[in-house]
Amino acid sequence: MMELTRKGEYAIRGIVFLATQPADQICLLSDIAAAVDVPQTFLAKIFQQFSKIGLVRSYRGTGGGFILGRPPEKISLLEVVEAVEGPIVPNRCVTGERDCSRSDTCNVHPVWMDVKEQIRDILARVSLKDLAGI
Amino acid sequence: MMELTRKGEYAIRGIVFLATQPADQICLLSDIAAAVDVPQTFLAKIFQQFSKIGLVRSYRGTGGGFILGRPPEKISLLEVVEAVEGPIVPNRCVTGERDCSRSDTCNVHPVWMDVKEQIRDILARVSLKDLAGI
DNA sequence: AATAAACAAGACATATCTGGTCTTCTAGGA
DNA sequence: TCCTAGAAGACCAGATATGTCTTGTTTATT
Repeated sequence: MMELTRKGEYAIRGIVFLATQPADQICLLSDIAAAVDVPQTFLAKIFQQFSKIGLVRSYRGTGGGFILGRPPEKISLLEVVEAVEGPIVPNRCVTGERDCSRSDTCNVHPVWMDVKEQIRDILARVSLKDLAGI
Repeated sequence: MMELTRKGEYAIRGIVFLATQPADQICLLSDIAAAVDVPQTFLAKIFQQFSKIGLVRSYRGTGGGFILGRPPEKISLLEVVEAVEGPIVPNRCVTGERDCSRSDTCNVHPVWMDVKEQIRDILARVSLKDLAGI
C-alpha cells in the first residue's frame, strides 16, 4: 500500500531530468520522454499539469519545449508529487474537517494526521537540486 | 494519494471494535459488522485474513465467532494495516532489492526508504489498546 | 443422527481508477 | 503559408477496489 502510481514515478523522472539540464535550455518533450523512458503522450499530460501550476514553463511552436519554472533548489519533491497525485491523504478522515462522522470519537484520526505530516515533511525537505545531484 | 482503501478502513474499525469487547467474549461477525457499519460479507473476508495470521481467533458452528488472537496492547496498527493492505511500499523501488534498474543511481530511492520507515514507525507505536481507548 | 448456527473459501459482478492512445486545436517560427 | 511543438480532451483496455452469492465445513444442541 501507499504506493506511488506510474504517473507519479514518471513525473519525478521527467522533472528531475529537466533539472539536470542547463537552466536556459528549452527541452523537447520528445527528448525528455526518450531520456527517462516514458511514453511521450503520457508525459505530455504530466507536464501540462506541471505547467499549469508553474513548476515548468512551456514554449510552443518551432524551437518550443520545456524549462523549469523555478530554480531546482526552489522546487520540492512534495510539490512534484502532489501536482500529479493530489494531496497526501492517508485516510479519508484526514481529507478535511468534513464528512467523517466518526472523527470526534475516532482515536485513529490523530495517527493518520501524524503520518500525513511526517510524509509531507520528508518530501518537502528534498529539492530537485538534491535529486538531480547537482 | 497514499490513501487507505475501504478494506483497510473497515479492517481497523472491525478489529478496534473487537478490542473494546471483553477479552473472553466471542463476538458474532454479524454483530461486529452491524456495530461498525460494514457489509458483513466484506468484513468476513477481512477477518479471515486476520485469522490466518493469528490477529484474531475464530470459532465455527453454533456459538462461534471471533475474539482477538492476542491482548490488544500486543497488536499494533501496523500489523492490522499490513494484514489487509499488504506491506507499506511508497514506491516500486522500495519493494525489495530487486527489479529497480535505476536504484543504484537513483537519488529518490533513499527518500522513499525514509518515508517508508517513518510511516511504519508511527503505525507500529500505536496498539489496539490505544485505539480502543481502554 | 439430524438440525441449525456460524465461519471458510472461492466464484462472480460491477464500478472506478490506471495507464495509455488518438485526434483536433492553438501558438509560434521560418 | 507551412511546419513544428505543446494544449486539451475524447476515448479505450486492463487492473484494482468493492462487494455479492453459493457452496462448503465445523460445531453445538436437541
